[in-house]
Amino acid sequence: MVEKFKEPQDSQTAEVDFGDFRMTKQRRAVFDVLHAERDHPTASEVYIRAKEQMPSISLATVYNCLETLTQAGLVKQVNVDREASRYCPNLKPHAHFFCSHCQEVYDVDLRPSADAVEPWALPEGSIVEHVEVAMKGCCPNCRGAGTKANA
Amino acid sequence: MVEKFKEPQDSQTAEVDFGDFRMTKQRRAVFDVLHAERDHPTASEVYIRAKEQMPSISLATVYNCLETLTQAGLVKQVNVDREASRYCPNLKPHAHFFCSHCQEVYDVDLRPSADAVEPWALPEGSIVEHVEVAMKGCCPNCRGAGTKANA
DNA sequence: GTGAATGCAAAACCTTTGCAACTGG
DNA sequence: CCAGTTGCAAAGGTTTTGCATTCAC
Repeated sequence: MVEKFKEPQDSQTAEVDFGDFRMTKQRRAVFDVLHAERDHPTASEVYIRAKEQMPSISLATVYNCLETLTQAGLVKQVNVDREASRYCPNLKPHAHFFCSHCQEVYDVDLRPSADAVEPWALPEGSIVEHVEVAMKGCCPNCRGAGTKANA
Repeated sequence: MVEKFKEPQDSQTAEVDFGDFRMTKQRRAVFDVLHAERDHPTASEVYIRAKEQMPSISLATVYNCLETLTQAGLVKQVNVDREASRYCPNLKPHAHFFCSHCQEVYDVDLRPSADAVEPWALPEGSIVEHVEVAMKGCCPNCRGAGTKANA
């Protein structure tokens, strides 16, 4: 279920240098943790979960692995607020929606044939290599459940 | 030039509670710093600049002031990567473009009658209160000057 | 075998907090 | 006057680093 390291999962994983990528137990464990839940755990949360399978793993190694996997294009780092970075195995272009009621993080797909950069008046000649979109608000669940969900 | 604290500068500053907003020398200094350069300084940078005009100001106070001004809707906090937050006095809806060559941060306006959320397939019933868009790439200046500008 | 990766602990960095002194309305 | 703000220093949380040991290729 997770045996697809060398398959670029979408067209974004072009310049990955797998020749320089040593697949250690720890990197595998971190990768597996991210794919097991598909929520958006922080490094600490990944550490806690990875420790269940591999008690000897260290937090520094989790950070190293997340960095390596991010470099390799196998994982995306999600930055919002001043909180800890979150990590996400969804390689398709997508945005993140943070519900301020239930504190959940949801992936939001790009509409078919839409372009994330489309609404923005970029100066002529700009080259956009990366776009990160973070939305905050109230998700449909919480909205249905009243304004102060999970109170 | 900076005498417009109580003028909402665009339609976003609706629920600001100015009744609870005491304009101290420090808050004024921080506000002025942000408007003087209009680059996107970090809290530390604001601190250094504010200290020139007011040597007694402390870093903690700068953080406090930035927080207060952000709450009041007079300033926007910009989060990218794991670096320190940057602050921006541009209240119009806009995105940020980080040039990875010159390290500059540019504001990018929303196209007329465009919607930042438009490209995204949000689930029915979502309420978006806030959108933060950060792009990374190469700005026209650096692109013209060759790939490794400011090297 | 060997260079790269790990684990540990300590450090670095950004940001917040507690509290006495001060100040703006 | 007095609640709210400041300044200082210390603490908190996240992430990085140095280095000896271990491991994947």
